[in-house]
Amino acid sequence: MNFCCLNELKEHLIEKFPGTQIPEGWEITAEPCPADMTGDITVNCFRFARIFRNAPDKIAAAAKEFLASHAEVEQVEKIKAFVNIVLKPGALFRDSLADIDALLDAAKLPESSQKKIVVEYSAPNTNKPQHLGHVRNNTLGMALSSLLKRVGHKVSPVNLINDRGIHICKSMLAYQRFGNGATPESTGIKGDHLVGDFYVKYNDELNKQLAKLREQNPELKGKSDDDLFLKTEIGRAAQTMLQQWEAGDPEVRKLWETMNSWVIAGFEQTYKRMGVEFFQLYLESDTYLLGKNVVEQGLEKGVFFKRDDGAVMVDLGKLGEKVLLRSDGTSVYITQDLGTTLKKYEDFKPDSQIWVVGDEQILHFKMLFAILKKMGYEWAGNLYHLAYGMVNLPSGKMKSREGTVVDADDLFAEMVELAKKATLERCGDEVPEDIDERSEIIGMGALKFMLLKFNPKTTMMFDPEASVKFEGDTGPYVQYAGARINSIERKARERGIMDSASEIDWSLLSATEEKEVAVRAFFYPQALQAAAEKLDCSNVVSYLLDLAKAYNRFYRECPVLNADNEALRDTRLALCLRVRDIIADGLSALTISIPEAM
RNA sequence: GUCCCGAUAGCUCAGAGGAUAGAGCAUCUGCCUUCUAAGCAGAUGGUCGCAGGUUCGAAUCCUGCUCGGGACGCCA
Repeated sequence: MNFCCLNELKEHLIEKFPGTQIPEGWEITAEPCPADMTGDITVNCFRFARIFRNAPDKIAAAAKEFLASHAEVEQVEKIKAFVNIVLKPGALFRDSLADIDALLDAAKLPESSQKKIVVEYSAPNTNKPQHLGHVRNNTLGMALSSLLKRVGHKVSPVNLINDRGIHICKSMLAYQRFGNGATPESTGIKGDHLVGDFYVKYNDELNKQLAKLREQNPELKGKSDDDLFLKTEIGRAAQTMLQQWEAGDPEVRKLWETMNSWVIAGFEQTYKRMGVEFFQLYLESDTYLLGKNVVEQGLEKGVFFKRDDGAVMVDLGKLGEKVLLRSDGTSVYITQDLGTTLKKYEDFKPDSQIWVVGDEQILHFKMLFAILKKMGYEWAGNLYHLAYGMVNLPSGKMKSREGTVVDADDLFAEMVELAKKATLERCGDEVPEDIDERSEIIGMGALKFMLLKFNPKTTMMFDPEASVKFEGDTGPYVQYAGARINSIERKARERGIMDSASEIDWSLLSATEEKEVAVRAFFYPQALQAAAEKLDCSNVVSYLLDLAKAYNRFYRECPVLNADNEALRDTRLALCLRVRDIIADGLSALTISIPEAM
């Protein structure tokens, strides 16, 4: 999609400057004209110097000359190599949002660029409930999956549940000792929280034993908790339980299954509230041995080597050496990921795989990809680690052990409660029937929008007091613009003017506020595609804020239902509905919805 | 020690080599008898960490330095 006059300008410049070499599919692209300049759009000719093999200034002069006499251009101005164009409203609206279906459709990539993509995210441990860090992961993962799908990719979101290991044994052991047969049903506690409580109890007991150990053995004072873990009774007990688990001890397995089922049932509620859905779940207890075959293959091919002590290693050059199998033959974290990556490849035959995992694991993924490349998998060049930054609190880092984590379920409840309070304040005595549904959409929307506003790789600060606001650059701000349009639409229906809306004449919309909305709308497909290309939803967030801002200015200055005449009214109404469609589409790409009313 | 990431307004953050560096919050000033004030308009606020370099043009690219965070395990 492009402005007709720019397509014609391209042809003109090609003729004017012999020797021009236009790359396949190249177009003259517009930028929004800065607010303090006269113009709707800007053409930046600095960028075209190479293509037209001429000085930017000369190209801009030629462009200005051509556009000045163009029937669809009202005014054109050249400053340095910038050409600022005021379009006639009819042309501006025709080339932007008049055909809303075409505009929304333009966000889809051509079929040749559509890929099959597996997105792995969330990957929780089953020993404790999810916290704000997981919420950021889940939000990024689901929004990325949704966005990639929106631009035309075939996306399979998957989750790898980390359901085995020493951490789950810790919860199990504490449950055996202190549980007294408690269940989520008997206590009324959500399963993941119940198990998490025992994880905390385990660590309390461990800390007691560590303190006692240090007290009794002053020479151990300088040793870390990890060093002393197996010197404590409860540390050894957890270790033993892990060995029993690996050996398939029936009693341990039974407890493990029971407690995992509680946690997973709890996670399902958390996911449901966020709107998280996976195409497939992988359990690490199923996949943790998969990597061993890969290691054998690598050894046969001579890509890996066996060290004297029996450990299998790989030499990754600049990245260093990495152990793939311990000297006792057991697998390590990266072995499991090698196996799972191949399994995902077999299951989906994707063009590309993406992992949404925190940035402390950057090296791990560099190594994983390097190993797969070294093994000769051609698709290994299309693996991406979307490394996102940690979430910090004003008080510093979140630490499970220090109890400073922000619990996911509590956070949701708090956001929704505040949204409800804000809604009730505004609606006075007439409490809407759908108050709970509305609060849910607004509260969860605010939370997701806030998390997506940051560039994923930013280490972000979550200030509960500031983040919980619904004013300014927030999800509710964008939702509000949509809700206002919903309200106008309802009133238009009541007054029976929806059906008479045949009088659309875009040339009537010459106010700056009206044209500004059209200019923003024009850039919607580009915003989505750029975000998808960069795997960065914050692009979409910025775009939507910008569009909503332009709409709110329009709303203030240009009466719709009370416009001076019917043709103007109907055209403005059409403008509103199209903006609402874009906002709804964009928010939905971020997995956020708009309430009917706010 | 080596490697990676960051440093932009009082605070939180945007800024695909391009115009006089932006937004929100906070502070201050206006605007609800007109379609929703979760809104709009305005004011205040900047040596873009420091020093060089490349370029017609650098917050953006390169080099060095300072400060902050992370990684460097036969943990996950």
